[in-house]
Amino acid sequence: MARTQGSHAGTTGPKVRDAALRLFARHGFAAVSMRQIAAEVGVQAGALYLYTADKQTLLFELMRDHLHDLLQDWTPPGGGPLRELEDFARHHIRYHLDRPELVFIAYMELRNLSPENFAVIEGLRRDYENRLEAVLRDGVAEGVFEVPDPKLATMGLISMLTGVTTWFRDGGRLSRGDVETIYWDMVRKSVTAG
Amino acid sequence: MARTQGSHAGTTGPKVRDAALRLFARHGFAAVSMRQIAAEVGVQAGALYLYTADKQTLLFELMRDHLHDLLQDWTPPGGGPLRELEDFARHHIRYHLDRPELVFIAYMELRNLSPENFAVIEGLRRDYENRLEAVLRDGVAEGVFEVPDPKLATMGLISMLTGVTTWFRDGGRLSRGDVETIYWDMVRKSVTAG
DNA sequence: CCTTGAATTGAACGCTCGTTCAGATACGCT
DNA sequence: AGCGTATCTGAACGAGCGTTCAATTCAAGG
Repeated sequence: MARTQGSHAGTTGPKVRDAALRLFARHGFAAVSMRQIAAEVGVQAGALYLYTADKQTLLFELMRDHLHDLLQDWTPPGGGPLRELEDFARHHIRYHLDRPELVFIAYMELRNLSPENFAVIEGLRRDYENRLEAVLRDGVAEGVFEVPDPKLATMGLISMLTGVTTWFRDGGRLSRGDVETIYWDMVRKSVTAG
Repeated sequence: MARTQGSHAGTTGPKVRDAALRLFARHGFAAVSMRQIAAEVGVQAGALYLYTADKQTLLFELMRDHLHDLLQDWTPPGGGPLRELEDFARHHIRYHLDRPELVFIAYMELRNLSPENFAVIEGLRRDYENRLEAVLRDGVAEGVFEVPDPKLATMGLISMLTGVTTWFRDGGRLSRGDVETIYWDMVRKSVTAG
């Protein structure tokens, strides 16, 4: 039997996954060949098919497992909407800064998914958005937040927070903690009365 | 002489540009062949080279002209930082909602640019960011804004505002004007005292 | 109708692509 | 040592890639 490398939650072996992750993030799914991935693993192209069904599945499993992990990373901690929103914002930033390559792929390669795979990924993403939206709605109901449209605010906040991956670099002017705190401050002000 | 189609600011004819724009936005630069672009124009592949130097140039000119237009679309209108920030936010949203395909390409295809072309595009993008940053710095200097790090705030706001293209659809629950106003409200609150 | 030059075709070049598979190799066990 | 199985190679398949260019078609002016 092949496929003995095991994997996170799919059928693709971890060595192949990691190589694909690096290359897809750097050059893009469509620009990376199976032969390049094989070379990165240190194997001939044919051997990849012992560890993954095909190229499309490789991409899908990277994205699916990423979103699965993201959803597992955060559940509402209680303590009121304000505290939950801060927790969400800080977790989101941490999680995304820890996995810039996966984040990049999950945003950029959506259109390279087959329709069925796309539907799955889109659903997972919506689940995540809905969690933030629920926090915002709770806050509005409790009078803590002043948000005319929670769905729009959700999209705006997630865009803002996720954008951190496009410019943040370790060792720069600001630490991760600085960034977390400053972003949280902007988030808080943007959804409370002003 | 060929290349008689003329063009916006480059050497590529408009029919070819528009076809490439549509296809690159839908399927991605690397996944679209010159033959597909030619078919969209209604011509054989060889004829494309009368209207563009090569595929890389096609992508570069789309992005360069897009950013050039974006920079021309807005200059500080005066009237104080708050008024300027509102003007910026509204222009940014309008401009991006009017050109979702170009915006998409300009964000997604950066890594498919040659190093020299990438440097040009990155410079134009930084010029745009610097304009917003200048407004924020002015506002801090005048005591209108409360922003601990104008550069970070710039990146956060642009991410948030640009993200509108990922979910907004005409004919949906909110009009463009609604979206503009709600986003502006979030932007304003996030950079003023709270 | 004929000429002239621009516009376009269609074939070709050398190359890479994802995927398959028969055969070779390496490894664990007795 | 020898067997059985897991792992991997290397060649092959048909297809598509960006780009070039000789040859052809087209449009307009005389």
